Amino acid sequence: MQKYLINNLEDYEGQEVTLMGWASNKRESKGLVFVILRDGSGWCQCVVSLELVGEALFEEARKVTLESSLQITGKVLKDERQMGGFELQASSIKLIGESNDYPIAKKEHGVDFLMDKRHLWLRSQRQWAIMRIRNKIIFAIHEFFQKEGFVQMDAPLFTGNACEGTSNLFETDFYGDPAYLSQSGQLYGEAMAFSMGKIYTFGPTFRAEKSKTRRHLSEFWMIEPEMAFYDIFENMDLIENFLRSVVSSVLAGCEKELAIIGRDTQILKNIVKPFPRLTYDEAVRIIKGEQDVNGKNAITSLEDELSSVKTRIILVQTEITEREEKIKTPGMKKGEIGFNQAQIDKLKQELGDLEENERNIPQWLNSARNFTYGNDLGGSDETVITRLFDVPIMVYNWPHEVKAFYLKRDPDNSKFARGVDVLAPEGYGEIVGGGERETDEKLLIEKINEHQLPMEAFEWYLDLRRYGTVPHAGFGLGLERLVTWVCKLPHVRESIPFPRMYGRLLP
RNA sequence: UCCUUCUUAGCUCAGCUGGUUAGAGCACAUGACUGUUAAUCAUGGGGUCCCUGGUUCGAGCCCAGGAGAGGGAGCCA
Repeated sequence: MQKYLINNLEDYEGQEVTLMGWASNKRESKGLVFVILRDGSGWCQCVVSLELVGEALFEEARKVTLESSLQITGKVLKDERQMGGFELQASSIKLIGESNDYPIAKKEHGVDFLMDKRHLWLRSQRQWAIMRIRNKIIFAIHEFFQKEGFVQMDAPLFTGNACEGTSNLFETDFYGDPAYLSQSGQLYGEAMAFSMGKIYTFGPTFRAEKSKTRRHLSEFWMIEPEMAFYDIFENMDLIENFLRSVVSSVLAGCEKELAIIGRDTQILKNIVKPFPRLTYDEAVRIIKGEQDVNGKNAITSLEDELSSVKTRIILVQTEITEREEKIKTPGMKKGEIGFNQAQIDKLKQELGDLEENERNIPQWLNSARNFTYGNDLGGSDETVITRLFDVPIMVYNWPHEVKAFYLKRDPDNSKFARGVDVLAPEGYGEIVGGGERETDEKLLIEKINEHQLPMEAFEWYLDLRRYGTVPHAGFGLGLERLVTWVCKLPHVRESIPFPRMYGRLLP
């Protein structure tokens, strides 16, 4: 049997085709049933007319419920009003699988409920679009590295040693010995780069951070390229080309998906502009408001934001009260009441978010004003600084104390390590962390002791310095954080099919 | 681990200073309507007000403890 897909209906205009999928919506009036069929490739309205199909099939169509699966045969007609530009005039309809009381209604839901129904939520249009963009990003990542001559080589997921400290690790039992789920393939990447020259790993990573924020997952996918004979500056060039290439692929190949989620693509298009490179010292001055960027000051723009949030809160509250009064007026049509109630729901949602901001911004302001030189940037500091830019920025040369033991000490100033973080614009913050690796065995041993890591677990790693060490560098990209920024999602949990996070193991 | 907001019908939410039998919209069921776009209209069924204890003549509302969720800090991709 020939398989037809909704996304290429245009090839069959005027012809009879059979579509198979699920009913994502149904409306009926006398003699007509409208079924919105989705088949994974797209959405298409199918019109079942009593006149054309007869009594029996029409009854079948009337029995269609949300998300029941169907096979519909009919003629493809052009119809400008429809989403894909086409609709199907049904000649026959067959129910494949019933669906009773589908829990996800045609209206807004809360997060907790949707997360509990994640297996069904994935069917909705917005989630469909996000997952398609995720897929495109993954494909573009492979495409970029393969074209650049990298070889994909994966690191193990069971590890005996912690690469960046022992906390935040998931412990498991490995034939009676404790083993940890990998939180980075970094060290193995270095070994593989010394075999292959340029490699990248692509796999899951596990971090037992008890974080409940919009940017944390316990299980996420990381891409970690590692290159022999690269210094930090060549590394930054690569990161920039890489992100530019991936985002450009999404812009070129996911126009429809970006439109569905309502992503304003202007900022994504800025990806062609050079990424500003700031040293840690510059970044700190900007965060503390001592240095302006593009005519904007971190502190004052945050203060402005706070006052506009406060103004908006008052406006929203007034509108809610007005609409609530309006609903109470007697004789109002049911439809108008419904409309107003929907508006009130939306406004309340916005009010909740605004109040959240009203609570958080003063804390962020406080932490920016009192930032202590020498500390790592916190989540709020990243937000504060990235709001001033419309392209990703790179912050490099960090105080060596706050960075991982394997980062190379800056030869020009031993206070600094040659690490680099890439922060996504629009307040998204860190999406990439990387740097040039330490090649000096003595300095590494010093650092391992300083961090109180078990030396014997790193003997193999030190071998890489003993047998033909070379300058090398690499970075790690959090796939979900990139997806979240590209789609401008409010939370990482929508960027992965089944998120695993603190307090969430099902479904 | 800490700070903060929240938990009322299947879902999203009202519920005034503590006062009769807890409400609306959506969803669902039945009916009306020949082009609907979250269709509309009419009718109907649907409740352990998160749990435990307390105050009170009386608790969805007040108090204490607990559970769960959202957001944030720390940590991080």
